[in-house]
Amino acid sequence: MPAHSLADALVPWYRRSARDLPWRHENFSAWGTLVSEFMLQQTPVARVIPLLETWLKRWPTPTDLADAPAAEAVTHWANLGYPRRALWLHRAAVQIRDHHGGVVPRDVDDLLALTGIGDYTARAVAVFAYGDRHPVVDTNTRRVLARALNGTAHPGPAHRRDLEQMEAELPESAAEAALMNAAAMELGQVVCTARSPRCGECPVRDMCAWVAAGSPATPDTRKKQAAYEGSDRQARGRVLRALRDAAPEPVPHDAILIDWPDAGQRDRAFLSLLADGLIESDGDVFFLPR
DNA sequence: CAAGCGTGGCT
DNA sequence: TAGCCAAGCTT
Repeated sequence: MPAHSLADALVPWYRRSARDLPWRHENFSAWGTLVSEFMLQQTPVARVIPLLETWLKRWPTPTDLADAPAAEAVTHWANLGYPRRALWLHRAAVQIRDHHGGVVPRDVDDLLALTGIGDYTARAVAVFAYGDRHPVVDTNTRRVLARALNGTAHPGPAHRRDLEQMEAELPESAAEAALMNAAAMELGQVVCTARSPRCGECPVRDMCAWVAAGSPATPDTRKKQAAYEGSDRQARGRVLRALRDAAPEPVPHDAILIDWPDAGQRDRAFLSLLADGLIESDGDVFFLPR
């Protein structure tokens, strides 16, 4: 019998072929889910897995992390990238300790109120950790919906409309809906990829609007990333790495970014990191936030 | 709403 | 090789 909905095709495919990932294990905690979702924001799965293990061993509960200095969170974020996430995760842990009795909230609005949590992460926690029924929409899901339902090669800019479109595809039961959410993300990551989709392996191919239209090249509205070499981001990364490597010892201003060619950019790096709260200073030395 | 924010693997 | 890209969020 042919599948009549996206879920009819995707959920069985997911049950059959989902990868074995730590956060999909039966007894994975809500805190573990929250930490993994922070780490997975713009960082590939393969780089997250080893560090996630380190973090959860060190800080098994939100209160464990909240009780530690923010500097330790930033230090142990290591080279995951976007270190503001480490700071935000620490702040979220403090909020959970102080306002939620040390228990990761289940309510989407409560989750949205935590630092560093937006539409995606809030619903991911509510759905994957607590089994509630909400649409979970990440960049993979947006691409799957764009192709399978809208017939375009790329999704448009992220929009609240995406949540409503995914909501309409969810099965009635919360458990099946959770599988559907995970399945759409999984398909986008391993089959319906951005550059070279493997349509020959796709469980949704026979109902895909984009394939039916002849897989046309449609406009890609995503903004291109600025070059990293010589960028402000690279300068910030160098500063933070120097402080991580020395932590908890402070580092003199003159010992950081010594050979950086652009003095103005060097100043900008320190100032923006201070503004972000990722570094602090005392006289002419810098250190990670206490 | 567009811009800014890290890092490393893959093509 | 050099660019492209990755489970987003905040301002």
